[in-house]
Amino acid sequence: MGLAKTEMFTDQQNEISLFAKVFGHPARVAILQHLFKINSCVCGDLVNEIGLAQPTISQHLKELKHLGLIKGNVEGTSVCYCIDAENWTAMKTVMNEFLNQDLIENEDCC
Amino acid sequence: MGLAKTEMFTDQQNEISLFAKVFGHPARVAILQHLFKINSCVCGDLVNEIGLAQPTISQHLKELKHLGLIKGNVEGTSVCYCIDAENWTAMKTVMNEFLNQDLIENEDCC
DNA sequence: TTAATTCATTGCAATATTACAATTAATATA
DNA sequence: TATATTAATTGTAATATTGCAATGAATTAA
Repeated sequence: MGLAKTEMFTDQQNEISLFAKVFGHPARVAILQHLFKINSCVCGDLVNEIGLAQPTISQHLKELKHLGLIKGNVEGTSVCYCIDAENWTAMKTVMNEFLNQDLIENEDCC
Repeated sequence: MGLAKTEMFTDQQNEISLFAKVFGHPARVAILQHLFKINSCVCGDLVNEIGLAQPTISQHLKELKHLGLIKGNVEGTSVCYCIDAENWTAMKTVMNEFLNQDLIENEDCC
């Protein structure tokens, strides 16, 4: 198969898994960390920065943009990228709610 | 290819992506949420709870166990599962550091 | 001992992901 | 206009993931 049966899960569960999936590749983690570090728009030096081929980086950027986590604006022949602050914050809320679930210590039940 | 070039990324970036990847399927999110909700060991009713076939659930459990996020103990013919609190906390630290990066508002640079 | 129960493992088919060469599209520069 | 630059798109090969039927392993119950 290779495709998840999303219809048997809640919207929240599917949303969490979609966000997590996009973080599930180190290149996309690296791209996001770089955008945070620079803290301004990056105009296309990501290929040198990351070390993968240009089409590969372009594809990862597309996935990040598709989920709304980054924005890309054309500037002449190059394209500038930056974090979409609003959507990043919204994503954080969803992920934190999942990650920070309370675990009442339970004497290691089993 | 289908395989990530992990050697070009930092250990931290690879670790983040491994944790994220395991959350990148709604069934694994649902399993973890159920373990948190029950807040004690679950002895094999996950197949009914989630709605996927038994071998499928077993496989997802294996991945969660492999990363250390859950523990499984044999009890007779059944197996009890619960969250591994210590490892979950360690994972949270790694993920929160990534997700909660500071973004200095930047007048939407581009 | 035999049958039932529970869960892991194996094997397989369908689909997804990753990476990149080649190409295209768009703009900028000589 | 012709060439260079930058990045997206297309096509393709290699590998990974998902899901389940069939089977196996271990324990329990009859």
